[in-house]
Amino acid sequence: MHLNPADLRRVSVFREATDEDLQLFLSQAILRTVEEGEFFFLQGDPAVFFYILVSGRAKLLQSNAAGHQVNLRTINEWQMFGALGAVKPGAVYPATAQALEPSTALAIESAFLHEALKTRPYLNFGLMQLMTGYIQEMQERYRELATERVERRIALTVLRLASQVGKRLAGDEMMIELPLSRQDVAEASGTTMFTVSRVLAEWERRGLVEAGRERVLIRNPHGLVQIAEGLNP
Amino acid sequence: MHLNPADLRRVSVFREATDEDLQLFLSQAILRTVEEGEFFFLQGDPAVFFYILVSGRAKLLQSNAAGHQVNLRTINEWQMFGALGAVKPGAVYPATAQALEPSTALAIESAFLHEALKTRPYLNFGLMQLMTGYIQEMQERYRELATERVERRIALTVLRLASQVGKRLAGDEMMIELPLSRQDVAEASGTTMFTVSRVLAEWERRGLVEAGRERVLIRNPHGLVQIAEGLNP
DNA sequence: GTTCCTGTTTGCGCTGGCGCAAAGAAGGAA
DNA sequence: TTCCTTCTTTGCGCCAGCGCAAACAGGAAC
Repeated sequence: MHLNPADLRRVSVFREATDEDLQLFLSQAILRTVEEGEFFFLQGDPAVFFYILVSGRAKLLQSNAAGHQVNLRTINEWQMFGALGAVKPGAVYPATAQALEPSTALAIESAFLHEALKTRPYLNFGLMQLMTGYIQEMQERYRELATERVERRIALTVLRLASQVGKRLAGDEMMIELPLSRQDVAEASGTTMFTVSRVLAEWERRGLVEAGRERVLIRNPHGLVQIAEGLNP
Repeated sequence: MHLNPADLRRVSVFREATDEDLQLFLSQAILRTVEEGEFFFLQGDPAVFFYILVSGRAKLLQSNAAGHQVNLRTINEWQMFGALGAVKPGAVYPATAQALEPSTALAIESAFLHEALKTRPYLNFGLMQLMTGYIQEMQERYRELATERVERRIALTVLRLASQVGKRLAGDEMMIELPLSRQDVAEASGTTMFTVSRVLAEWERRGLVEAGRERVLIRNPHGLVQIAEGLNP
């Protein structure tokens, strides 16, 4: 794989970086490729590296002692992940990063980023903006989980996932494709595979989505938004 | 109220600040006092100020369209809150801050912090450490809400609240007092007042806690930890 | 084509926890 | 002291959603 510094500018944190800085980070990077289902890192591992996804898709998940797991976030190309370790030296990853498809990522030592932060205000702001975004998303999702019913939560989740990892279908701009299994959606919305399956089946009957194997196709985003907003109970 | 710069050093973000910086921030601060139940700011307001609680207690909460609300975090003396707005100029508060008791806070313009961040790496690190802490706590709580049963969630919540706002009882170091109503605990653990009341009554029968009006006294923290860890089903 | 694997659907029964309503208790005010 | 407000408890009924089990189906490999 050929990477040039300008590619790095697609990473939100590096948007305002100088060419020299990009070159510097790239020179520190190792390319890691993992197969579908494999892990970039596990919850609890020392956070030695942070990553930038170059190709493929991955998810960040957390699991409890009983093995029950929840999806925290889906990672797309040119997104940074595992960067919390750069803030506190000696930290461990608070979540697991697993590839949803064969994926490649740049791995750079957290300590390197930590040093760089000391002299580059733009990096600080970029990273903080990322963090505030996560905080707000997690707060919202927490509230949804605590206060909304499943159907609405699933609608909110599918819409969120669509905006994060959805691909608009060539030919029809309104249709969005999601490469996610029922289980994935269940873990992202805090419910079970069975319930997701039933809800999607009902939506399919109403013509809102098309539900395939490890795939959800949104036919009518507006209808989903109505459910998400509780206008269509 | 008399405040001197050294007091500000009790704020985690200012731990490594110079005396001049503390003086500078203090000179920018306005003192705001609010009564119990009143608000420092509301969800959706422009985030013009960030706050440092000087005395009293407050909570950060979010509510949905139907008015159903969840507690995101409890704020203690010398904690900073409402600071997300300093990162993105023009942002709004993503949550509401409400006083649990008569409280006083320093209010400083977000824009001032924003400027200060550009030239003071220690502030950046401090703020980022705070943020990573929130992210991790929210991720944990989200997972708990998605995967754990109520009793366990309530135990985890009570323990978390104890570590954040609990007061050790003079005389018996093991006993911790929480000045929170059933409703508060319900909103912090994602359940209803009724369920919290029933669970606390059962714990009281077992001698784990003493439940009073707007008050929970933990008699046996270790027993609660067992429930929280699922060892005592 | 056939086989196998893995993900999905659906019927069914069950129960955890919600939420109303009404009574009870703890403070504060007067 | 009594009254009033606010918080808490508890009985009761109910149902959303869970979770098992078994059948079903899409896709890859051969």
